[in-house]
Amino acid sequence: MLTNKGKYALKAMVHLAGIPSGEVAQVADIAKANAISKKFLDHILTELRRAGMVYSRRGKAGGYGLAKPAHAINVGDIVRAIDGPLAPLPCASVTAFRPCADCVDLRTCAVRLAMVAARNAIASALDTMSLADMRALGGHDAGAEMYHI
Amino acid sequence: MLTNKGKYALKAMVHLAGIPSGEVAQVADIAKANAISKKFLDHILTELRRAGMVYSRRGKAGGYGLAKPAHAINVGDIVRAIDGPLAPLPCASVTAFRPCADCVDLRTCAVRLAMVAARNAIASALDTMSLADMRALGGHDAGAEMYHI
DNA sequence: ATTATTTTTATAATATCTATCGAGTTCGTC
DNA sequence: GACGAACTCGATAGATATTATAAAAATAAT
Repeated sequence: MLTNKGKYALKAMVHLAGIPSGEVAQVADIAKANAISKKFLDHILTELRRAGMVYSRRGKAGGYGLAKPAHAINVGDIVRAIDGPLAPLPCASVTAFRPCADCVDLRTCAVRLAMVAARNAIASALDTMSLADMRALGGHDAGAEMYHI
Repeated sequence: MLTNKGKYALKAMVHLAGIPSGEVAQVADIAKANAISKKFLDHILTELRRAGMVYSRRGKAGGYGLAKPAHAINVGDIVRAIDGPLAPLPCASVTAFRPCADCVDLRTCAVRLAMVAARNAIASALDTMSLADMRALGGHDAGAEMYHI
């Protein structure tokens, strides 16, 4: 289950994908446009910056912008940065594997193998979707995305 | 993310799938075999019974058994019974849809549409997997499952 | 240089959920 | 009726999520 934090992070990233490259958007504007508590969004954007997904400019005309082009950022990594691994169980994670204390044999644990299947399904959905793809789902036509072959 | 409760429920169901049809297993035995707190498992099995996934017998030779054959129970429904909908967001759920308070337009919300894609990926993995399938993943060969065509 | 604006950082309060435990009750079998 | 097991209800500590408060640092405009 995605937390509100993760949901807000995705909404903020979609918002940032909608502004011209090189410019920045201010937290207050992003918060108002998406009905998010500004203070909470402060926290979230700080984490996204530490994860290298956005950059910030301080001062009067400051704000946040995408660290990379929207088509070079994939949705799975945004979720991982804020809400942790995609896998339903740590023992089924590829990027953050951790065995269960109550597991006798990793290789024969039926529950784990089922969750590995679930993790692979989620990852194949979210790791093949770029931020630009996600934004396009909503029907927003950015100029850049029109040139896909 | 699956909770421990959900994980234990799956383990208990796999355990019950391993006993002969018509017989029952006692909570204490299931708990010991899977390193689960008995009291916690009491609670979980009560919920599984209320969801119609297992039946119980009281008294001296009491215990729990599967309410239906293992191949007629699918993993997705077990998870739903204990941990709620599979979708990462309520607004992306098919079985328990609920709109977000902060959503302006459901049809154009990019985050929601991305999560619908994720939900469909999870559902297609877990709703096509039966309890018997999951148990077979662990390498347990039950007689009944050998007759699949 | 000063000021206003904005990010940044740290702290903390609140609420909610998770996991577990305890004690007593009900039911079915011997 | 006595026993053993499931059943119910309540309580609680711990973790997580969410929001709020306040001070500090950096930058652009004046």
